[in-house]
Amino acid sequence: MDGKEKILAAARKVISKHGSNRATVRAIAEEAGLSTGAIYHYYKNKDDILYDLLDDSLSDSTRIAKGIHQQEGTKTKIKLDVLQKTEERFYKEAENRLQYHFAHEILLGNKDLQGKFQEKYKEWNLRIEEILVNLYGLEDTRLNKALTSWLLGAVDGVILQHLLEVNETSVDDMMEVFQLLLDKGLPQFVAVLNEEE
Amino acid sequence: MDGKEKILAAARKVISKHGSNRATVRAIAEEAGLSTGAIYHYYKNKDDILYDLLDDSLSDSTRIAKGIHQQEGTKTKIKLDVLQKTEERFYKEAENRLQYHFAHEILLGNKDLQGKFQEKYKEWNLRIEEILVNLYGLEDTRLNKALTSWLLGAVDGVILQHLLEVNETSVDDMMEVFQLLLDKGLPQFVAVLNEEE
Amino acid sequence: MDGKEKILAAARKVISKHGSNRATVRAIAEEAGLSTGAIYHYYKNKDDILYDLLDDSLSDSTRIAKGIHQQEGTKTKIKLDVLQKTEERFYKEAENRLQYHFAHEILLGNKDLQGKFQEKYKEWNLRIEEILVNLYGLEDTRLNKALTSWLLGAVDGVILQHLLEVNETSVDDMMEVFQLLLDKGLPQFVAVLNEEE
Amino acid sequence: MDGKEKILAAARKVISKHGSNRATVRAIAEEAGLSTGAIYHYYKNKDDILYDLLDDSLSDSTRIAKGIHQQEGTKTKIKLDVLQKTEERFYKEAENRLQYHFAHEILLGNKDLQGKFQEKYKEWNLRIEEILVNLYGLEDTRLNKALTSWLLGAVDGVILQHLLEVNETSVDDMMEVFQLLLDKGLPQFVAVLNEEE
DNA sequence: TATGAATGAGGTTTCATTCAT
DNA sequence: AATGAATGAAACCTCATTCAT
Repeated sequence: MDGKEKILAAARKVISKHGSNRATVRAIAEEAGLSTGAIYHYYKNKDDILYDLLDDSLSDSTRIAKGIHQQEGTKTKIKLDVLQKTEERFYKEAENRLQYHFAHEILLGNKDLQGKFQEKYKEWNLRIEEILVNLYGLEDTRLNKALTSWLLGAVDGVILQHLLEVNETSVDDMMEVFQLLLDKGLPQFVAVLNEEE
Repeated sequence: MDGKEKILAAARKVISKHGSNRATVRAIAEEAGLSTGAIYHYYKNKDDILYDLLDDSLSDSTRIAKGIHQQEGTKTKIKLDVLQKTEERFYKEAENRLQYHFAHEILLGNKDLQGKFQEKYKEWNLRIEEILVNLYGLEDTRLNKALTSWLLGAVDGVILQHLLEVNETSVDDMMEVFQLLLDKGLPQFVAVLNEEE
Repeated sequence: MDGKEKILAAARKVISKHGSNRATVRAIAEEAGLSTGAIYHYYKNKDDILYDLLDDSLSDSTRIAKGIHQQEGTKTKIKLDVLQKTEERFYKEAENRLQYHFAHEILLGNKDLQGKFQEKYKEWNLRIEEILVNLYGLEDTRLNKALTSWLLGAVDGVILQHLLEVNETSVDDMMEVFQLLLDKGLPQFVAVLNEEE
Repeated sequence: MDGKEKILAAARKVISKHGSNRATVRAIAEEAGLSTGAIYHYYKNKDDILYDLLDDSLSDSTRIAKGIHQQEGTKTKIKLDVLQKTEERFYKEAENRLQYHFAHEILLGNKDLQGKFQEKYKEWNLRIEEILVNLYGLEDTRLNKALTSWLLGAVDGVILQHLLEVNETSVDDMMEVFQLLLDKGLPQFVAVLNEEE
């Protein structure tokens, strides 16, 4: 593991352990077994570390999204895959924390990050749309993007509830409703949308 | 406008303009036309200002939630009300930013705040459940709380997308899908849930 | 009780309760049931309050010292009186704290206070000398002032030990040794001093 | 001289020049030729600097106390040693100021410091007792600790008088009386105590 | 007399970043 | 490559004092 990787791993660990506010350069350096000065041999500044971290995290998500699509299976298999990947997200605390750390950064005015997020959201929406087309025959309606945004938002919102520990419902119950949505809710709702046009 | 109100207004303004990290005591004081010392005449410390802000914001939300329920109208009227309140949330930037600021604080380990959020989420879930019962005849199923959590999460997640400016879909389109959900999606999905038991 | 008295009483209470560091003008004002502004009608500044307080405290001590001397009694009676007044000092926590508060102020460079303390120490040394003359026939030796300073210092030092709670010995034991000093130690030691000349 | 030592030396200097209240981090940093931030490279916070200073000062005192005892000399030599160390204490202004600074801190409620002082006082009392046993044949009486506390208190009290500059008597005169006490006062007074039992 | 809002200097602390070694 | 001492700006907070009312 070379310098940059070591630093990224350390940053990930520090953020998921102590939150992004405690992710000082010094803390990252210590976790990486380096001096603070050494950090600056690999990265121009702290933000660059976080950018790299985000890139990793985002390309991870994209890989998953792509993974779902590339599965050439029956509809049942795809649905199972979606279910599984979604459930896994509940348990990826480090990644989730990281994601919300970056969201926070954007809220503070970081335009670079915002650009990256915009791209990624566009891509995720696209993936979800493809899945909806494959699974439920969603047509090319005016409201496609709104639907995928709601679905994406729902997962994000619910993940946040779990991170914050403000949702008393078990992950199992949450997933059961999600499965019902995939099995019985969405087929009908996609039909509604298709008719609208 | 007395001291505390002036400070709260200034804090709200600073947060919605520059984000919560730039909401320093100095910045708030300047915005309020006060010296930093004067702030401490009214508030013991910075956190107390933000807590007050949160309380305002949360009790606002609760007031809205209660407002919807207490409307003794036809189902159509209740639905209209829900739609309107939801749409309004998209435009309350200061409040929304504040909410995510506090979410961030909780992720950093603030247990007090977590307690407040837990309470509020419980209450909101209850309100949503009541509405679902009234509008769609939702019965007392095992998965009620999971459903309301998903709905609450969806709105939160979508609001975050708009704050982050990562959602290219217009608020109008988002609301149109939401209306379809209320009109045609939820009636059917609630029926699915009722049958499950 | 007029303004100044009320303020002095409040200051005394605050200092003995929370120590001199917490004796802020605001705290004193609150304890006195006044606003901070009102304090400045009675006193030019905070130091003046403390000066007055010191004057009170010092004249108290002096009154005691004088009281001992003015007692026209047998030597036994005077000794009993000295013993009693000394023992009482152990229990006057507020006054003792106050005294050490002012000592601290002097160490910080307050020259006015120093002048007052110098005067008082001179006076106390004089009183002690008178008592030694009366009780033990101390003559006018070159070392009289050194002896009285040691005696005065011993009491001050031991009082401080008790304030700090670093002296495990009971007040009773301390007083028993003090009594032995008065009864058997000093008569002989004064004789030693008288012979030295 | 490394960082910590430089800082401790600076702190000692600032305290003896301007008193403990003016011993701000800024002042210490300036005296040490450092920026304020640099201080925190070596010490977690200001208190830790002062604790280190106290430890130094206390272990110094203890070393002296032990030094006296370990001298295997004639009684005359031990007495000379005690006299010399005591006289030296009069001139260690920085250490003395420091001691009273910490006493003040204890009066403000610092329990940690109190614990350290309690330990040290216990130890010093023990040393003094040993010396009294060696020099004057003090037996194991009930009042031993009271006697040592008085002696310790006397020195502390007299040192304070000199710090406060309220004692007009010269150090020479004070020491002369102290010598008489060691030579003629204590032998007789210890005999009194031994008989008491 | 009395209030209490307001000031402003100065306190401790944090931390990204630089730089001599 | 690497160290870690050092910087300096900026954060929160305290408090004696002033002043319009």
